[in-house]
Amino acid sequence: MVLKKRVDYGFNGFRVPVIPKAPRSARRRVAFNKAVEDGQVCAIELLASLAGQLLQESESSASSNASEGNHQPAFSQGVIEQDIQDEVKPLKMEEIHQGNCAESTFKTEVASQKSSQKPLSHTKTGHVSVNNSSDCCEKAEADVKSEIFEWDNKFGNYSNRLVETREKFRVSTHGNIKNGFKWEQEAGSSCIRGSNLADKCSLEDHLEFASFSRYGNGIKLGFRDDDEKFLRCKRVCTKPKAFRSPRRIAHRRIRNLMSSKYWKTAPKLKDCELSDLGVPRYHKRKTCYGFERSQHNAIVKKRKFVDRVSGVTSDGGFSSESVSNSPQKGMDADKPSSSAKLHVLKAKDSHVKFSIKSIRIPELYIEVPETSTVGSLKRTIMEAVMAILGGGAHVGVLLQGKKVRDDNRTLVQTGISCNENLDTLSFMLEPTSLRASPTICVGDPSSQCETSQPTWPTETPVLDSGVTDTLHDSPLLTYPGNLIESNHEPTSSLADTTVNKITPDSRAIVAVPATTETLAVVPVSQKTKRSEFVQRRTRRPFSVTEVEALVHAVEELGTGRWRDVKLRAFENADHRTYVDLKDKWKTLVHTATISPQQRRGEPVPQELLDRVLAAHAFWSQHQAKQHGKHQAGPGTLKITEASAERPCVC
DNA sequence: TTTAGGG
DNA sequence: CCCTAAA
Repeated sequence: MVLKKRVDYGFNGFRVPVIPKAPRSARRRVAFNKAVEDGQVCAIELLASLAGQLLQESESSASSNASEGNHQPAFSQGVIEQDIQDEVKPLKMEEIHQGNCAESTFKTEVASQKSSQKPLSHTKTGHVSVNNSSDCCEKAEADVKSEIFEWDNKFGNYSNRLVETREKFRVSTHGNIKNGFKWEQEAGSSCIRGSNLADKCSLEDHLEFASFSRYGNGIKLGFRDDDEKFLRCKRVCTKPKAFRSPRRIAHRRIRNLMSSKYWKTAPKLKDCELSDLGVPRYHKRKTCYGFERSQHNAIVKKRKFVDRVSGVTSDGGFSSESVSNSPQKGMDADKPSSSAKLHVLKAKDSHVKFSIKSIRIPELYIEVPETSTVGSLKRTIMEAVMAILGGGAHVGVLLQGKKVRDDNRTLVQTGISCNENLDTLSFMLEPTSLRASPTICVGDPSSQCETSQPTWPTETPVLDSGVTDTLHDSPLLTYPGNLIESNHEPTSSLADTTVNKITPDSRAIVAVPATTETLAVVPVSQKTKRSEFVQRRTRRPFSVTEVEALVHAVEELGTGRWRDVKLRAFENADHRTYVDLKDKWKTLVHTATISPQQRRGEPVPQELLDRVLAAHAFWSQHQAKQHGKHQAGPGTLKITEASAERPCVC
């Protein structure tokens, strides 16, 4: 019996499931009403619910205001509309990317230099209202705060209940916000929305860009908080539980999809060998290959690096070019002063800074025996993660849903310095080998049980073909749409689910299920090429001391007993396997043979090299003799030879 | 699992 | 260091 569990390993913590599927308006109302009824209202929930209503009201009022030439409202309107648009997207994104193998959320912070004016935040907060209650835990507190401000200014007097909740929430989040994020205003920054807007933003804006996907434009994802926040938020949010099931369901679907065997898509794979993805073999070795303790540190560092790329703040890295090409062009043009400002900023510092809050590790597919301990499960997961971070993955960049493939283009050329593009920019981790190996692999439960090997579930080739591109994310269609707790039997097919939830412009997604089925998938034997994800062990040159020990051991034991040599001289050196020792001896012999000028690395004392040659000659001869005599036992031979001909100096 | 060798 | 055929 095997316990299988797919693990979404995100450094940012857990992924919070997503939401209801009812029409937006309906969702809003339901969430709101229910919340009130239950008396268990999450602040966000209230805000969210109310937001919908407010937005609707604002929409109509704003439009009338606009016609009247009311400036302030006009601006507001813009914001609102933006919010409304965004409102829907997160959902789509979640639908699509829940489970994406590579997804990151990053944030670009932009601050205005002017803080004296009306603190109208244009933080994109629309998705709050969409996500309803379910998403509150996922919601960035920073965002929440911004939102609160917005409500303060625009609708603060709308509801007592709201105010009440708001206050509560503020208390519970404010401190954290400061600690966890850059909240203070930063000088030298410009508003990302365009210069004229810059004049109006006061608070630092936390523009949250969620990554996005190749499927959508400017789609924003919910903020992925780290564990700590998740928990903290959880206290505020009273009902996080109910939202776990969708995820599970999705997982299950995925699993079903993948579990049949190892698959590969026939069309592209004829000449490719299957790689058993992400199955580090080293961990099977007694000597702990791959990530030995010492290496752990390095890996952990990587993790930290990935996990918290800090210091973000886009302080106006917009080139005039990007500005002129932007939708805000008109606005900018009308405001010479603003343009000048941008220009100055650019001249001063045309950097684009990113704050990558977290990069999610691609989904892992882990399988361990039911009897495994939690500890071993943890280790297994850790191994997998490390294997990925240790070199098995590279970072992909997506802009407006498209993969940016040309590594040589500049950010400006690519459009990454362009503010409006930033919200469609995302980073993702993907297996390095995919580029070379267009193989789709899916873990086979039966074949992996005994090894506890973590794998990347289904990876797809990064190809130009639309089909494969689509496929790339197919395993990630962990659409957690249904809130209904499912027992264990998925009621609908993945395809159905997908199709139902996908929006028209997400064509690629819709194709997924079909593609998956259409492609001639053929089971592939597990026994094939090793995964290219397996990290090569870090090089560890032998020290003179080690060489000494090795030479000494070989002098005594000979060149055919590497295991014994290992035991005798490197017992505690886990990172030195007998194969390593054998290899080292080989190179030592070679080194001793060549001229000193040709040698590289840390010089080995000539004395040692001499001994190497002597021992090598001796044991070679010994071997020959043994071979010649053929009948003499090794033990006997060894003793006699040792006393007489051994080159050992001691 | 080890050895022995090629890559 | 890796990969593997052989033992």
